[in-house]
Amino acid sequence: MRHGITHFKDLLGGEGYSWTRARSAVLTVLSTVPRPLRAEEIHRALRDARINLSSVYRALRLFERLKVVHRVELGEGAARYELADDYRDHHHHLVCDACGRIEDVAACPVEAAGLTRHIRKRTGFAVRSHVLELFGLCRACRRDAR
Amino acid sequence: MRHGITHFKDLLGGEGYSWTRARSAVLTVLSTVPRPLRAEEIHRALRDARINLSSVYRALRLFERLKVVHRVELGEGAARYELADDYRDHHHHLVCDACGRIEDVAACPVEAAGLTRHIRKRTGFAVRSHVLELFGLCRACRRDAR
DNA sequence: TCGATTTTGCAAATTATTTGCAATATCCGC
DNA sequence: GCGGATATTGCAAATAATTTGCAAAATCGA
Repeated sequence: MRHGITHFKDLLGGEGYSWTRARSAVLTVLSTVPRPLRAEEIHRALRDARINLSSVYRALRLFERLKVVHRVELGEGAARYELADDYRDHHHHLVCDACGRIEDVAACPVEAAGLTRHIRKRTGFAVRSHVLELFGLCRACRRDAR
Repeated sequence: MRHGITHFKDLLGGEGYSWTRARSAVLTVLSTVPRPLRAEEIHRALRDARINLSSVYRALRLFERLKVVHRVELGEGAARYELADDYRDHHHHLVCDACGRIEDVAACPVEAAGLTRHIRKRTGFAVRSHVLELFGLCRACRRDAR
């Protein structure tokens, strides 16, 4: 698992991209906050740095292309972004229907069930990646509901 | 597994909603085409019926609330809609990165791996539903790529 | 440090989706 | 089947997230 801002700088340089204030700032936020953030939230976290929201979107788009960042869609209208699997452990999300809190789960049933192989054998489809989001009630909201 | 347009009519009536041309038309399309469709595609399929795109969106939103329809987000910018699990077998999607084709898979690793129970025990989070989309190359595109 | 090249900020454009409102369809009791 | 109370539609305009054009500013490599 690679990490550290320096690594990202080298990565961008190696791909012919500049290491800019905006890109560095966005990566710092994403490396710091351990949950998927909306562009708007990243922008807000960066208010002191005076980075334009467009630049945040541009940085995120670039990082997605470079597989540094992974886009998460939870049906909220806006997308969320987090560091890609290469920079964090592979994980999925538990999204609470009541309070909106997002927790990570390390358990991956796609791997556990050998689904990729099964599908390849049955249908010829070669699975390269997957998205799994789990919705329900977190412990706290379950308690409140009683 | 319930089905048939008549069932939907009764369901809407039972909930105090009218059975209208637009709603019936949208449900007919969704019952006919076996893959998740965008609002735009449903609208196009209905061009002869002269149903407004807004009405398609309104119908979809209502059906989602009534759990007749399920929204699918594949990171394409526009959402897709298909009949909900209660009206089709539970399934997931194989989305081809190359041609965009969407196939269904019946295998569900969340069930197979007993993930819901595992999570409940470990974290207290009660999983109520999940979204799993698989991306990769379909057999045809894999062949072409060689 | 300097010029070539990239990137940013800002404002305007785009795209999917939602909404206000008058006109129309549906439903229900007669 | 009819008539009116109520729900729904069409249309145009509004939103909200995201993208883009362009001139100004930052970055990079020599």
